Amino acid sequence: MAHWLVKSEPDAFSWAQQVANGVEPWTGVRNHMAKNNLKAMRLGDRAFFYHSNVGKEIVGIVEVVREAYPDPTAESGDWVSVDMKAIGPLPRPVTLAELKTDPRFAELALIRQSRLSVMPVSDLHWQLIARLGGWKA
DNA sequence: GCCAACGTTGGC
DNA sequence: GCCAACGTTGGC
Repeated sequence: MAHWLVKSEPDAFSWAQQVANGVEPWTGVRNHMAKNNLKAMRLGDRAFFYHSNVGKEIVGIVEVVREAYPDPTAESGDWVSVDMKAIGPLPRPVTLAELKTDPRFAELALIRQSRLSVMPVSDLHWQLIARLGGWKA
């Protein structure tokens, strides 16, 4: 089962809203690499939910409950969405600053490609971050 | 097909 | 508010 990280600016769509809504369509991705990552997501895959700009930290975990379908917010049919369900908050959010200081995360896409909004996370990185966040899986 | 100009993202 | 990174657009 693959793991991912998705970014959202909390001013636009926050973790609190994700939790309140339960299941939420992940729309608005307009970058081809990010789109390819969305298309590679499978039912049951989990993703870290990251707050960009405000907070700059991983705050929770979501799960893919519907695989890629045409993004309803896209004018052309070229983009895709998936549906995400809130699974739970990290007991202790893991900040970008923290990840940057730890050499084990040097290869993490969040650090290497700061502008990518949907990215894969290796199993090792997933476990390390979940542990840092106090996640009991 | 190259590349300069420009727009956007996102960290600081 | 600034700027680096980087994707996109458009002239040639």
